[in-house]
Amino acid sequence: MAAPTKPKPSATKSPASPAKKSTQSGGGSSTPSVLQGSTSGKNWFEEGGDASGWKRGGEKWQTLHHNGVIFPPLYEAHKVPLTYDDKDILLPVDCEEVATMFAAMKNTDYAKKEIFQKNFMKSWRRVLKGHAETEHIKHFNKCNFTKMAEHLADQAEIKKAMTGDQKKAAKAERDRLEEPFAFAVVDGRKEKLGNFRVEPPGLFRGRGEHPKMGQLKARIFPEDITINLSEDAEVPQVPDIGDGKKHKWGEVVHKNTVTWLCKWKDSINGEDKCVWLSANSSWKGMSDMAKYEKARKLKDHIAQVRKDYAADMKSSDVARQQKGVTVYLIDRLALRVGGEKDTDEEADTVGCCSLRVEHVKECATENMLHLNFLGKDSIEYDNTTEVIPEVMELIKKFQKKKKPTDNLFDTVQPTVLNDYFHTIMDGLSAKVFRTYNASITLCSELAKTDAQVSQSMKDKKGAEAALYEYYNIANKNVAELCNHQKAASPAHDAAMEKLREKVATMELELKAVKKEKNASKTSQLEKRIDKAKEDMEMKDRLKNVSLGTSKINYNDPRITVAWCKRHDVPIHKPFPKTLLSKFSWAMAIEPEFKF
DNA sequence: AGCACCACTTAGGAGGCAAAAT
DNA sequence: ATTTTGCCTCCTAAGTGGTGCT
Repeated sequence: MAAPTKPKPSATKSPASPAKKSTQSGGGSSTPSVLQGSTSGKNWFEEGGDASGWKRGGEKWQTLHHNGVIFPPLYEAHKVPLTYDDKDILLPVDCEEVATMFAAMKNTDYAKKEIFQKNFMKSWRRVLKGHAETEHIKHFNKCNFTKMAEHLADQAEIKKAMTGDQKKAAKAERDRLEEPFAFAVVDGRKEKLGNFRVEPPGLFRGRGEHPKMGQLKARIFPEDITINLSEDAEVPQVPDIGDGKKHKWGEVVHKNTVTWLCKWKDSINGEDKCVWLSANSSWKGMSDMAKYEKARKLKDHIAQVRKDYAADMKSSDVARQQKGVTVYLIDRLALRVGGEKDTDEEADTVGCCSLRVEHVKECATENMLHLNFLGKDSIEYDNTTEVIPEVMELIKKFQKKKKPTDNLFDTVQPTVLNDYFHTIMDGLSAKVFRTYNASITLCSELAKTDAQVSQSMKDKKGAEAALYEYYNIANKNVAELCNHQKAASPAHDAAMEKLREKVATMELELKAVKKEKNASKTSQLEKRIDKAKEDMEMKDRLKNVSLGTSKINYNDPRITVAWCKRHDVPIHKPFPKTLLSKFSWAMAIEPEFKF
C-alpha cells in the first residue's frame, strides 16, 4: 500500500534538519498535537488511531518547518510591438507585460467579451498612463495584438520542438531547484506541499459572467507574504526575485491552530491565498476521514431530520415552512446551501437558500418540479424531479406576489439551517448532506451489483472489465446527483459518428453471415454489436459528466476499497496513483464495510 | 443580529504525457 | 510510425461554515 508520505532517500537536507530535536522529544511539549505519538514512523491511521482528534481551531502541530514559497520570474521584454491605430509602437516593459497577457488570451472566449475587454483596458490604462509615449493608447478597438500573439505562438512552437529527452532534462532541473520548497517538516514528519508557487500576475479569468474578468491580478512580492512556522524554525531566506532589490517577508507568525504555511492577499477579491499541504498529507487525510465519519453519523439522525421537515411544512408559520422546504431540497436533491452573493463583485450563481422565483417551475405532470439555475462555477443545474405534494404547494405559495428575481425563500439563510442542524447532531451542517447522499448512493448502487455480479460474472473472461463498468455506472449516478459536469470534448461528436459507422459496418457483416447460416459466427457478431452499442451510449451519456469530483471529494473511499476486495478488482482501477496515496488511510478496511 | 474575517473544502479547465488506435 | 484519445497533474477560482466583534 502506498504510504501517504514516502521519504525520498535522495532528499536534500533542508528543510529536514531543523526538525530533529522535536522528533527526539516526541513533540517536545506537554500539550499534544493531533499527531503526537506518530514519531514511530507509522502513519496516523496505522496506530489504531482515527481522526477524532481533528478539530477546527484545535492544535495542529508542535513544530513546523518549511522553506516558504517560490516566486514567478520577473517579466522579460520581447520587444515585439503593439499595433495601435495601424502604427507599430514599442511599449515600455511594464506596458508590454500587460499587453502580452492579453495577446496570450486573444483567441479565447474570454477576450471576446465586452466586460473582459473593458476591465482589461482599465487595468492596462493605469500602466499606460505612467508613460508619456503610451498615454494616448486609450481605445481597445484601435489595439491590434497580432504581432505579439504571433511571437507567443513562435515561442510555443520552439518549446514544442524540444525532444523528449530535452523536455525531461528541463523538468528534472526544475524539480531539483524546487525540491527544497516541495516539502515541509511537521512534528518531525516530512510532508509534501500541495502548492508552493506564488501565483503569477495575469488577467483574471472568472467563471461564468464574472464582473471582474479581465482585471489585472497583481504581482505578489515577499512583502505581501505571511509565513507561518514554529518559533524554533529558521525563517526561510527571502529569495532573490531578480529585481536587484532587498526584500523582506510581510510577516512571520507562529499559529499552530491552523494548517497553512504561507498566505497572501489576492488583489482581485482581497481574499487569502494559502499554501497548504498536499492531499496525501496527514492533515488532509485526518480531515477527510473525519468528514466521512461525520457523514456516516448522519444516518442515525436522518429520520429525525425528515420528520422535522414534514412537520415544518405542516406548520402555519411561513419561516418554518420555508425552512422545511429548503431542508427537503438539500436532503433529497443534494443542493448546496447557497449563501448570499454580491453580484457587483461576483458571478450571479445560487444555491438552495438563494434560489429565486425564476429558477423553479411547476411542470404539467403532477408533482414534477423543474429547477434551472446556475450553481457553483456557473454550472447549470437543470433537473425535473418528483417532489412530495406539500413541497409543490408551498413553493407555489412562496412564489405568489413576487417578481421572478425575488428570493423564493426570503426567510431562510444558511445560518438558519445550520443552527437547526447543530441541534440535530454535533458538527452537522448543510454540506454534510451532500457527502452523505453521495456516499450512501455509491454504497447502495454497488451493493445492488453485488448479487448480479457474483452470479453472472465470476470466472468469466472479461469479468474484471465488466465489473469495473458497474463501478463506473455507480460513480456516474453519484456525479449526476451532485451535478458534477465537464465540458464535452470538442472531438466528441466526430468520435460518436465514427463509432456509429463502425456499428453500421458490423451490421452489414451480420447480414452476410446470417445468409451463410453460420450460427456461431452470427451470435458472436451480435454480441459484439450489442457491446459496441452499449459502449456508445455510455460514452455519450458521460460526455459532460465529471466522475472525478465525486471520487475525490464525496465518495467515502472505504466503500470503493471494500467493493474492490469483495470482487477482486485491483484497487488501482478506480484509484490511480495519486488517489491511492490520498486515500491510504482507507486501504485496510474490511470487505464487508458499509457506509 | 449582522457582518467581516478567516480557514478550509470543493470545483472545472488547461496542458502535458502516455497509452491506444490506426 | 503517427495520430488520437484519455488520463493525470497543476492551477486557481468558488464555494461552505465557524468565530468573534459591534
